[in-house]
Amino acid sequence: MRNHAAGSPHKAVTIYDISRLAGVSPATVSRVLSGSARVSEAKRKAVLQAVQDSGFLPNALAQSLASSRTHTIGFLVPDIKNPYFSSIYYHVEILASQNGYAVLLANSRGAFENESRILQALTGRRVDAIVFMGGRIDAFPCSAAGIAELEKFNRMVPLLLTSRVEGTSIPQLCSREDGAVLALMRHLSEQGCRTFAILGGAEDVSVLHRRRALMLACGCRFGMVTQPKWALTDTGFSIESGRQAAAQLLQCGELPDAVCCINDMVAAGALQQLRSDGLQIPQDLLLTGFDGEVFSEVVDPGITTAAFDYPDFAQRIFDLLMRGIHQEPCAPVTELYPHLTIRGSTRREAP
Amino acid sequence: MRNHAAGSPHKAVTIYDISRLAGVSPATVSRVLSGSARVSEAKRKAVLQAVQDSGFLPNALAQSLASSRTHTIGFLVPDIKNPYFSSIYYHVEILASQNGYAVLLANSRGAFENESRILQALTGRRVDAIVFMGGRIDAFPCSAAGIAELEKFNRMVPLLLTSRVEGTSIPQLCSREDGAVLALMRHLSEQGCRTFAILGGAEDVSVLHRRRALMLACGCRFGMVTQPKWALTDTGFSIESGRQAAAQLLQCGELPDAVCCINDMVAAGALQQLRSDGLQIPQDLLLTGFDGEVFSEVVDPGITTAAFDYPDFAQRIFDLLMRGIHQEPCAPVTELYPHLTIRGSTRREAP
DNA sequence: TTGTACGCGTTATCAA
DNA sequence: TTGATAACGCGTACAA
Repeated sequence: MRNHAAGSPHKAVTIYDISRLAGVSPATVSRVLSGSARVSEAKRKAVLQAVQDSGFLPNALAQSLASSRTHTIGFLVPDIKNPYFSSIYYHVEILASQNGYAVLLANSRGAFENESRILQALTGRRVDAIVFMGGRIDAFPCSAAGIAELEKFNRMVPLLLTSRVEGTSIPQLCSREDGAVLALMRHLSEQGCRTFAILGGAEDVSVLHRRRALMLACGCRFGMVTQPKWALTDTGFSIESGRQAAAQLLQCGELPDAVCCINDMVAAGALQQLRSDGLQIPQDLLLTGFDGEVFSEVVDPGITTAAFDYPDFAQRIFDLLMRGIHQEPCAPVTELYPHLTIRGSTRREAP
Repeated sequence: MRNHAAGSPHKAVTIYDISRLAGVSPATVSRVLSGSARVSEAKRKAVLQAVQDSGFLPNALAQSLASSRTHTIGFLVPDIKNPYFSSIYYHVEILASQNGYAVLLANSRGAFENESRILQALTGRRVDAIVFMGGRIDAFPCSAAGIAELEKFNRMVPLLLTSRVEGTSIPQLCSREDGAVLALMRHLSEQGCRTFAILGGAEDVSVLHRRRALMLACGCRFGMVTQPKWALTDTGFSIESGRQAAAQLLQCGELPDAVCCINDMVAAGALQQLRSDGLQIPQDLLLTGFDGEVFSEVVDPGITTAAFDYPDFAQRIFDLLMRGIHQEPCAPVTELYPHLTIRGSTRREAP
């Protein structure tokens, strides 16, 4: 059974067909449709009429080949299931769509080879710009070869990295977390917290190093300390890794006053595990996450977190993309500031 | 400051450059790269060497224009932030990528005009096929004009609808939920449930009608009944709508034994609201969701749900897409069966 | 204002 | 096995 009607010889309509129908030249059709030059009202109406009647849809491939602009953006993330990435993508795509851009979205699963393959696929398709998230640009230490490859591609198409990468002039959009972490640790301190654990992350991912260093430094500033046995920081960034890290924490015997998780997914997993072992959050233990993902507000109690403003995040990305595409000047590094969002997981009813 | 190096005249390499470097004709270069015809080993090596040296990347636009195949798929969802859609997309995109396809992903936000605009953008870019999810094909009653427009596009590019739509021959992949709902209601009955409420959904969305009818019918079969005041079925499909519906339910005075939610997001929101009002799940009230989204397993207690096998879901989509692209025969309607997944929200420790 | 002709970078059809 | 040469569908100088 043939469902798709392409079997029938439905040759696509071209501007030549339109030019014949409207009794004008192909160039005039092009002019009317693109508005690139003035056309007499009569011919103009004839063309538009012919377009209507024939259901003409310009072939974007031919347009792009001639104009060398695809009005298409490439977007590379490790995993679109991760709400952090899907939130950003959602808002960027809407902005793009409203401005005549379509977006190619690929999942790298964080693997170097996949990233390379995807970059090639996107570049081959001549996307106007590429947003690169996760994977190699979050690696610790960062791979020189990986960055070199990015620079190679950046010579062919404007790239935008959403992490801080030293030693490259590729534009970067990164988060500046010192203010939020300071506020977070101050808040914990005000809730009577003296000791804290750090959960989740991976030693080969820079965000762990960055956030851990900030937590330790800011915690110290408020007289809060941690212990080596409470540093369960190489379990990953997933919900499941949060469960595992929490399970390990429970086997320490001694518990800290607070558990600071590397992100909200880990926090959600940890919360689940801690509760299933009979602990009350926040009565027995304070809990914090990071990023302001949807998980932080759907679990009970809600998780205190350092949240990004995703619509703003996306707007920044889109602006930088447009600058890249139009070869306008832009700062090499743009910073984003997450803000502390206090929820039930750190709010003790009776202080 | 100019970051992107496109300012310098880095003209892209073409097969003409390669042909000159390798001392062969452009046609031979094309043959080597596509493997479309036999080429002598000597010239073959010369071409590949030139490709290596120059860092040549074929212009996919030109390839597509000449071959009329883009190796690109269009994907239209209401909201990629919704884990139901991001799960499906994730797996489909990986399959596509592994098979040389890239995917354009657009968010329609469920709006008819956006869907039309996106279909046009995708078709104009000559994608090889389009996956259409949500929005008009989930509408109740279904809009004849909407379907007519889909058929118009289906004449230009193979479409795949992920809902059941009567009166069209466009291929459809839909879920067959009678088995799962029957198992669900039986399970509730075995847990001692005699009365139940239905939460979430929208009267103008078909999934509500379908699932509600099944729940009522299957519930009846096990002697379970509901009441009009417990039908809070026009609040939406979001987490927030789950909170609202639950809040309304609590004002009924009398509570049912179980709360059946239209999906897992509603269930997660309802759970949050019910707990914050002091109700114990599952002790005071059983709770169920639908779809097997990540929310159902991250909250506490886990939510009993009818879960899809997302990797399989995606595989089906991809297979149907390939059939459409290659104009191979395919069943007009393919069915998918979610399976009952029992979690803490309906499991009473002491029966 | 309008039309002609060429270029964009491939694939594909012919001869040779 | 190869190499001209013609599509593919559009933008755009250039000329009229």
